[in-house]
Amino acid sequence: MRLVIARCSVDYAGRLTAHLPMAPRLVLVKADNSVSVHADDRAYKPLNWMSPPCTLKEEETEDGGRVWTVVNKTGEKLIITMEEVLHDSSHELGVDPGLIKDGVEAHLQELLADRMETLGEGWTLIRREYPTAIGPVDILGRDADGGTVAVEIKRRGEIDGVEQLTRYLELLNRDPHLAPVQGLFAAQEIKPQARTLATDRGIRCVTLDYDALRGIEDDKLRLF
Amino acid sequence: MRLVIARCSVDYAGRLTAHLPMAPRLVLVKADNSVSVHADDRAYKPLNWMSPPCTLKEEETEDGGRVWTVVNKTGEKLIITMEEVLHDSSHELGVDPGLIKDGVEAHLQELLADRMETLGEGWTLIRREYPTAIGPVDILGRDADGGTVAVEIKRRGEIDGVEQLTRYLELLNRDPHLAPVQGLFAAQEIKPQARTLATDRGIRCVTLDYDALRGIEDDKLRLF
DNA sequence: GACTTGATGTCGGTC
DNA sequence: GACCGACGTCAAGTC
Repeated sequence: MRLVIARCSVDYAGRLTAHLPMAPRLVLVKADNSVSVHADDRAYKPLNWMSPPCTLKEEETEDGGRVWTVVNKTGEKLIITMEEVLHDSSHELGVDPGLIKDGVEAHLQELLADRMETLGEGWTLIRREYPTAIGPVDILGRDADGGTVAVEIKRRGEIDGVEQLTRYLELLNRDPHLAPVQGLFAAQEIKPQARTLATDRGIRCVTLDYDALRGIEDDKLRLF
Repeated sequence: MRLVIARCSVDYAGRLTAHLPMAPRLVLVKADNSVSVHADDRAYKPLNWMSPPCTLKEEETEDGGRVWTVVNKTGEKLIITMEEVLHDSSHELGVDPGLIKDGVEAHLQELLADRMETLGEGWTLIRREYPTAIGPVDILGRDADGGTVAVEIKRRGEIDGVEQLTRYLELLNRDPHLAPVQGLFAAQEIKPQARTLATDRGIRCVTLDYDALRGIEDDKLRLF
C-alpha cells in the first residue's frame, strides 16, 4: 500500500467526465493497483478512484511534478497531476484474513425459516430460496389453511422489495399447481410508502425483531 | 488527515455485528473524525468504518498497545485494538474545492427536453420534472398527434426504471384530463430484460446518444 | 459475460 | 429528521 499526500488536480473520463481542481489530497494506491483520491472529509468515499484491474503509469514533468495515468480494460481513464508531493510512503500489509459479519439478510432468512410460526400459528416451511425463472423467492411457506405464501425478506423494506415480491407473485400465480399464492413482506423496518404499496396490492407486512428471533433460536438450541 | 499503519483487530457493533482478526492495515482518520480501516485491496471500500459525526477516544494499554473507540450518535460503535504501530503521520489538507461532474442524468434530461424531436417528428415539450403525488416525471411531452407521453430518462435503463415509469403511467392515466398517456423509456443503454419488460407493457424504448445530443446542442448554440 | 440482489450501501435533495 | 431516488453505485453469487 502506497500513501501519497500531494497537491494535485484530477481528471476522470469514463462512465462520466469529472474534474478536480488543484488542492492537497491523499492518493492511495493499493496492492492491486487500484487508486483512490481522498479529501479530508466523507468517511470513506473518495473524490475520484479507479477500481482494479487497472494499470498505473507514472511520469515526471520537467519542473519536478508528476503525472499518473490510471487506465482500466473498458477504457476508463484517471489522470492525476501532482504539483507538489508532501509525503510518499509504501507499506507491506499482506493478504487480509477478512471480515466476519453477523446480522445480514441471509441470517434473517435462516432464522425465519426455522421459526415460521413467528409469521402465523401453524405456518410451515416449503423451502428457502425457492427457484423461479426470474430468481429465487426468499421463502415459500404454507399457512394454517394449507395456502401457499411467498415471503420476501429485507433488512429494510422499501418500494423495490414490494415490486420484487409482486413480480414473483405474478409468476407463481400463473402456475396452477401453486396458485393461489399470497404475498408476505417481512423486514426489520418497513418504510411507510412500501407498506402502503404492499397493502394496496394485498400483500401483508410483518416487521421482524432480529434479536427476538435470535433469542428464540438460542432457546431452541438450549432445549436440544 | 491522519494515516496510521498498524497491526490491529477491529470490532463493530451497530447496524450489524462484525469482527476483524489481528492483521496489518491502514487506519485513516479524517478531519471530521470519521475513521476507516483499509486492507491492501478493493479500490475504495474499507473493511470497517464509522461515518461522521462521531467521536474518537484514544487509549494506551500497559504493553504499549492502543485502543481506539469510535462512537456515533445512534450508538454504533467501532473498536480498533492496535498491537503494533508501524506508521503514524498527520497532514493538513484544508477544505477541498470539490468535484465538477458532467454527463449525468440531469444533463441528459436538459439536452433531451431541448431536442424533443429526437424522440419523434413533431414532438414537443410540456414540461420537465412534471410533478405527481409519487414524484416528478422526468419529461412530459406531446407527440405529433397531440397525445401525451411520459418519458423516463436513465443513464442505464434497468428494470427499476421500467417499474418507476409504470407507476407514473398508472397514476397519470387515472387523470381524465391527461389520459391516455403513453410511456417512453429513454436511456444511453437499455438492458435486455428491461427492454423486454417495457415492451411487454407497451412502453417504447429509445437509446440516447449523449455525444450526438450534445453535438446537436452545440450546433444550436452556434446558430444563435 | 450478463443478470440479479444485497449493502453498516453513501449521498444529495425535498418535505 | 424522515423519506426518496441516483450512483462512475460496489461486490457477490448465479446462470
